[in-house]
Order: sequence, then structure tokens, then C-alpha cells
Amino acid sequence: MDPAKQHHRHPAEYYTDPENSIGYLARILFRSFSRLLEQGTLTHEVSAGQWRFLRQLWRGDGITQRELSARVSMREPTTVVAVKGLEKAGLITRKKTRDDRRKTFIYLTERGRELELKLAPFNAEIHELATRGMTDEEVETLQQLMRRAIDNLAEANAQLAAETDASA
Amino acid sequence: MDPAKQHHRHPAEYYTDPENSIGYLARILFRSFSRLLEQGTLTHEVSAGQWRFLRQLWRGDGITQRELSARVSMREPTTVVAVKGLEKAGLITRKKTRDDRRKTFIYLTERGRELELKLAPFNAEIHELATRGMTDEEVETLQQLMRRAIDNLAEANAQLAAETDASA
DNA sequence: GCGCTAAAGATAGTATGCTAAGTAATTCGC
DNA sequence: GCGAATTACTTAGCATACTATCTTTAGCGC
Repeated sequence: MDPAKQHHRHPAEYYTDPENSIGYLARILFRSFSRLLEQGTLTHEVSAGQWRFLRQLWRGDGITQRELSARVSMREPTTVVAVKGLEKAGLITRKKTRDDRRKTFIYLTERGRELELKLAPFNAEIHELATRGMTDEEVETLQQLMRRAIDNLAEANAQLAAETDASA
Repeated sequence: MDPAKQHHRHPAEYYTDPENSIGYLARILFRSFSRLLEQGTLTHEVSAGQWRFLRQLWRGDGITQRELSARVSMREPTTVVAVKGLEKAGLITRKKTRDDRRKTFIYLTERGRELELKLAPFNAEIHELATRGMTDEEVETLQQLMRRAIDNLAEANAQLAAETDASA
């Protein structure tokens, strides 16, 4: 890599806004997922947004909707919409228990389970693309540092929320 | 491993999906910006989304809408909406030139410029929060690694787009 | 000049994610 | 046990960002 070759369209100075680069990374990743779905003509099966929920379900289904929200780190109304779409697409089913009728448990259907095999290579491809030229150690460092930033912000937000509640 | 313990809440395992953690970091950052705006009762002045565009304009205005899009790394229809909002809020003005009547140049108004002073401390606070407990070196590493991932994905997407065009 | 292509923005329609508020079921305080 | 709080999910409405497509203006080849 020749550092003198600054032939890219985005000069370094555009990256000095941290929120900008983090948001951009998130968006460009999302677009990469979308593009691979298009290429594999899987757009009618699942959307890039739903894919995220599936990835968590493949790691263990039969969880409540709330638990699923926590695993994808999203608010519950967002999960409601995603889950509706996944159910409509026939990839999951929702089951109530007599035990606690407020809860809804999410289960993968056969089709939802099969989709993992189709999508696994794409998943690997994205990861390979994003981390191209990085050592395993660098990838690990990136994940660790991001996680620390997340934990910092989550804690700060939680504190602020607590203060707001107290004053209300 | 005790299978019963696997359903224990281990937040660490939720972070193993890279897209998930990156997206979460982006969202929680955005929420932090929103929360600070609320706290400073500046919600009526500007939204967290518009703030991003302003940050780039503070670093140099009098640029075209397209150039602004590039600086915030967003597509143009997104910029159109943001710019409309900022104009309505009286923070920027749009000017056409006789030179090339397709172009629209964006300029900060007096109010738009003043807002920088009000928002600078919030900006600093977010950065301080997010990077709490990190050394300068770690912060630099995080930025570098994210930028490399962005460049990787941008290049890959550009290539795919070129191929799609060629086959069309 | 005339026709074709490209550039700069705008519009339409959609997906994603949020907050605030609402409903139904469960649990807690006493 | 009974009313109040909590929990789990839903609904409504909004902000943000995207792709695809359109309009207007400029540049190019001849």
C-alpha cells in the first residue's frame, strides 16, 4: 500500500468527524448486504434489515420478542415490524404460551432455517471484504474498541435517562 | 458447558455479529446527539440529522449540494431533504449562479454560524463520552481501522456497480 | 445549430428505526 | 384479594436514508 497514492475521492479530512465515519461504515455495510441479496436474486426472500434478525435467530430461536430485540440491539417497535415481515415471508412463526400470555416466542420455520445455508457464504464474503488487508489481530482490536465505545455511550445514556426519570 | 447456563444473559455474545455492533454504535451515537439536543432545549433549532450536515458546513460553506453530499457521505436525495429543512430553519441559504444554473451553492446564515458555538461543547462531550477510558492512540487506531473498512467496502461496491453497468 | 450525452437537483416511493402512547396480562403491596 | 405498578407487546406518527426516475441545464461531436 503506497500511502502517497491518495487517489481516492474522499480526502482524509472528510473522515475527521467520528459520527460521520461510523454512520458511513454502518450504511455502506448495509448497502453491501443489500447488494449481495440482489446479486443472489434473494431480494424477494428477505431484506437486508430482516437478515440481521435472522442472524440472531440462527444462533438460537424460541426466544421472546423482547429478547430478540435485545440481541439485535434494537427497540421493540422496530422488532415488531421486522418480525411481522419475517412471519409474512414464512421464515418464522410466533407462538404464545399459556404460561404467560403476554409473551410471544419466535421460532424459525423450516424455510427460515434453510436460508442460513444460502446466506452464510454472503455473510462470509462481506466480512472478508470489509476486513481485507487487516490482520486477525487488527480485526479483533477494531471489535474491542467499538464495543468499548458502545459500552461507554450505553452507560452514559442510561444515566441520563435515570436522571430524567428522577426529575419527572 | 452447562446448557442451562447458555441461556444466561451474556451480552458479550451479542457483539459477535460485526454488522450488529457497527450499526448499534452508529445508532447509539445518534441517540446521544439527540439526547444532548433535548437537554439543551435545542430540539426546535436543529435535529441530530441536520447537525451532521452543519458540521461539514462549519468546516467550509459555499459548496454545491453535491459536494456537501460527498462530505457527509450521503446520497443526494438525502441531502435534498436535509438542506430543505436547514433552509426552513433559517440556518443556511441556497444560491444559484449565472455561471451554471444547474448548481446550487449552500451558505451558512448568521444564525447557522452562531449555532456552532452553542453546539461545540456538546460535540466535545459526545466525543469524550464515547472514548472514555481510551488512550489517544487507541482512538486513532479505531478511526484508522474503521476508515480502512470503509475504503474496502466502498471499493468493492464501486466494482460491483461497474460490473452491473457493463452487463446492462 | 442539432442531437446526444452528462451533470445537478428534485420527486416518488419504500425501508428502517425511533419516541410516545396505548392495550392486555401479570405481579406486587398491603 | 384488590388496586396499583410492571411487563410484553402493539400502534401511531415521525425522521432518516435509500433506489429509481424525472427535469433542467450544460457540454460535445459534427
